[in-house]
Amino acid sequence: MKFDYDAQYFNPRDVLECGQVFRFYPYEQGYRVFSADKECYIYSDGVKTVADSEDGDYFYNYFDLARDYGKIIEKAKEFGVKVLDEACDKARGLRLLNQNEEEMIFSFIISQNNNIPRIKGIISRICEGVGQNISNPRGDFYAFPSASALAQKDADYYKSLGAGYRDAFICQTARRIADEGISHLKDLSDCELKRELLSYRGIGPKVADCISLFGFGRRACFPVDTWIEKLYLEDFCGQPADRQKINAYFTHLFGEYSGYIQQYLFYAKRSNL
DNA sequence: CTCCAGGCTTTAG
DNA sequence: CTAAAGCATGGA
Repeated sequence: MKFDYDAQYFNPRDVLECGQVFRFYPYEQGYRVFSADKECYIYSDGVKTVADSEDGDYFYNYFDLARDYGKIIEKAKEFGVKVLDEACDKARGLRLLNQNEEEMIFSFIISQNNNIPRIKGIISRICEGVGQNISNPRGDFYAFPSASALAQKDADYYKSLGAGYRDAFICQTARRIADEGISHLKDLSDCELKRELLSYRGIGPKVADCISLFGFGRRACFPVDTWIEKLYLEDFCGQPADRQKINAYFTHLFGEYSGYIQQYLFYAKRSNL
């Protein structure tokens, strides 16, 4: 199945390179993107962005295409914050993805105190080593492994894939999710979800916010990492403060738009658009 | 060589 | 309670 969308609010580069997703690579005229056990090819001519996948419905939701990002940018600009205005203009084609919950949990456990290229490498090796091989006309690929598959390996295995000290976090969280599942998390309030996520090994406040935002669609979350901390100091005239307080400042300021705005700001700051 | 990356857990005060 | 040390790895 193939569908297209106004490229102004769906730019493959903005959507993929903004740091919310780790499984994609340049392919022909655009990118191949992977989520759970599914694959999609997206490319753009600057007017229309085309998505081609055997799981069209899944990726229609994945790319959040039912939502009007023109309106979101309009709302973002109503806050009258100059850096934000500029970020929205430069990253106009960005969209927040609706990603797989478990994949987000393990991906962002791996992301802590780490850089994006290395995160992508570790995740890629985990998929190759533990994930199921999926055949596809554009070329076979590996699915993101289930928690029970991840739980079969020990910490030394993940260290051998370059995960570093996060090896035990992956094992412990995999074992717990293999036992309990995660279906009980979906109905929790934002606050309850975060509290529950914090009880997993390797998940702290920032990682919990990323999982909530990208995996559970909780758009009122505002993850605070080193880049946002830098932004707070340099562009919001903030005084040095712990991340808890920076998070409170931004979520109170931006409310239900926090997640979108965080992503525009993060992307613009980090990639020097 | 040191510093940093989508920080968290553990320990010290 | 808050503050800081310790943690694996690879690139700048």
